[in-house]
Amino acid sequence: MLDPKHFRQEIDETTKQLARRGFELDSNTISELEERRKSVQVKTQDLQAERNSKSKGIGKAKAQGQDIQPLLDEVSSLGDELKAAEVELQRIQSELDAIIMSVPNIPDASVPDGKDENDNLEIRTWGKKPTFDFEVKDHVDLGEQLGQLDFETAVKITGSRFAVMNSQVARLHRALTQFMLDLHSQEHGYTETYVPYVVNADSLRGTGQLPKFEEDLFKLRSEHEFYLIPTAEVPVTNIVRDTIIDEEYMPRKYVCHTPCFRSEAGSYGKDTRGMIRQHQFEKVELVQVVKAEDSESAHEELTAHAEEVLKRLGLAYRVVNLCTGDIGFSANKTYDLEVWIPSQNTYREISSCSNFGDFQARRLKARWRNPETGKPELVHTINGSGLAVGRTLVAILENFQNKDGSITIPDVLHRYCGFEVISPT
RNA sequence: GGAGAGAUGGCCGAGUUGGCUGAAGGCGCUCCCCUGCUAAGGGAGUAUGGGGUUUAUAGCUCCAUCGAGGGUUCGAAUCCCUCUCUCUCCGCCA
Repeated sequence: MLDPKHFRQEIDETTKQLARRGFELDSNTISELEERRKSVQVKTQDLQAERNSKSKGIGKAKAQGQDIQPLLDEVSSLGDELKAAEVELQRIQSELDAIIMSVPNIPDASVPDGKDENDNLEIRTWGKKPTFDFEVKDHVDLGEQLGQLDFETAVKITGSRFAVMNSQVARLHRALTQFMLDLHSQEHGYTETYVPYVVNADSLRGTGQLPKFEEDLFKLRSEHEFYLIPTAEVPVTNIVRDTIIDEEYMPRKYVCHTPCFRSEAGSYGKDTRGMIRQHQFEKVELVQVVKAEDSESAHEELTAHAEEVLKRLGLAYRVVNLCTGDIGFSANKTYDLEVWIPSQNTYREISSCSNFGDFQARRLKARWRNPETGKPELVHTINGSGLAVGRTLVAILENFQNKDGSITIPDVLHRYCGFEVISPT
């Protein structure tokens, strides 16, 4: 949610900024509603003030044993008028809220203009793409040949876009999460945290998935309005919802491993083969809650922490600065980490590191107390995958495949896996 | 799942025959005074969000908030309804 000031004093500038990302702000409707909100709110509050003072007068008169009937007559007409004004104000306010809640964040000045992913800006690359003196297989063929990756059984159990892993591949998958959690908690200063995988609607509104993107979520059929989490970002960021954090506890840095559930509505034709796009996948998420002045550097830092995982695994990757047309709804800037996928001869997203500024914090009412002013100030939130575990598994299988179909495991994982090579079972 | 009790400011804790109570008192915290040091003492301040005015995140002023939402009333922390959560006991259970 943007600062309401953007819609009052700076509506033209805001419209222009949002146009950069292809969002058309209905500034006329907003301005009109604002005008009406203002006059009705003033009227409502005046009436409330009048009622309050008269009611106090009645109380006093009664205490002194005076006849209060004339006073009562005086106030009787007030009630209906006030009620009407309150209802009207609420109607305008909720109409305004509905519009404002669906307005995306304003892109940072450093975000390149563009329409879609083709306009994203490559910032840097790392590592050497592997070369093969044999025909490379993709992870689906590799996994099936190893007898350890089984999509058909997953279809039977549930349906498409799920996977069954066995033996060494399953253990590698577990080892990856352990490695990532250890790296971030032991070396990068994040607090490991465990959170619910089922969240309420308030939490999803706080981080921006609702009200606009409900169709991407799995909603539970229960008496409560519950959803499966699409990312750990939701429960972890909501830790600070409705709180005022003492300065000594800033910044907050969390690392959290969770499964993620996405309905993938609207992406039916995309990545239907293999583990790239699943309804259920594991992710290790990094979340930072920082002061406004620190958010830019924290965003760079968090991105570097995610990159470190790829470096230690020896996977070639690149960092791209998403263009205005490709950044997410709540973000003001996003770096995607894209890992080299040999079978596709291209880089594929494996992490998305975003700075949300105060956009989420305003929805979350997440603040910290500035001792200089004594006043609460909105925090800035930053998060990124560190990394998507399923896609990391894909990258390892494909990049470190050998001619005989075995997989060489990166050194850093040996102590987590207990083996150095995956061989057919 | 059954029975009962409860939810008030940073914390503890008054307030339930509705009326200067946005909220006593205490603790904590901040500032000031006093004080050879220490200890003690005296005074002042100490919620959040929003609106109007304003160059202003200054000041002034108004509104809302006593778990959440709704209702009764001139007036609700106090009365009524719904929901949520917490605690105790019983049952069940990883």
